[in-house]
Amino acid sequence: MGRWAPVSHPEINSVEVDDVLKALADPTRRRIVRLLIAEGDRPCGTFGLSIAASTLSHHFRTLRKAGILRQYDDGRQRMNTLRLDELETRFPGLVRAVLDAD
Amino acid sequence: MGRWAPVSHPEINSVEVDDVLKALADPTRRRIVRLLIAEGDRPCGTFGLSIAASTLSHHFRTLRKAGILRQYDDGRQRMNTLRLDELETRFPGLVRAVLDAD
DNA sequence: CGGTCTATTCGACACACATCGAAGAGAACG
DNA sequence: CGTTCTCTTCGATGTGTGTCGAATAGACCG
Repeated sequence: MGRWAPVSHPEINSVEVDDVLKALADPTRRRIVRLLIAEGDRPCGTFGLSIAASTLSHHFRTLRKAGILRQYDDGRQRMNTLRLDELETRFPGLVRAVLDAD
Repeated sequence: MGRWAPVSHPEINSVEVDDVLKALADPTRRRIVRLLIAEGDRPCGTFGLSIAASTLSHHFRTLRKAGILRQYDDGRQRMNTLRLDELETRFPGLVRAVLDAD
């Protein structure tokens, strides 16, 4: 594992609300989060977004550095898992309120 | 009334969650919102922020255009009122969750 | 009326960000 | 081993943003 650059995930207690809000202020990233909630963990390439691969990669990095999801390598693909429980502990009600908002 | 540029406020139903999140993703603007909640309606100049007047003006415009507050003129000053009830109807729990978050 | 006070607009600046295409690195598969 | 597939990194580009100082325009006060 660790095919590409080794992914690092922030400690949940060091996650800043600024970063979470900025990450979720983008509609593409909210779509990613929604799809992960609705259909479970998925590799980056399975989101059906009409967007360049490099742009998609940028969005996943943003979500990862904001503490919103974790990534781990699985053969040729990179899997994504939401950190919903941790986020709920750190920022109660926030993710739910944002996703319910549109 | 209407001393300066006439202020316009978006209809609450046309307020976009993107704009609300981007507005609240700034710590200075969250301070403004918190102070309005804690101490009630205030003119722009009474927030005790160490920031240029022009920058402050920019933040109030951002909050107003995001549908977060209303402004009305009162003699030499411009008053600010939060649109909390409207926001609660449009985006239930959002403002509370954001302000509780840090 | 002239001065003061409040807030806005404007231009400038540095920085961040969403997007793309091209190039690259590793895993899988023939 | 060479090809293919997935994803990342890099550089470029246009757009947006937080910040400031200077200039401006009303409203009030003496």
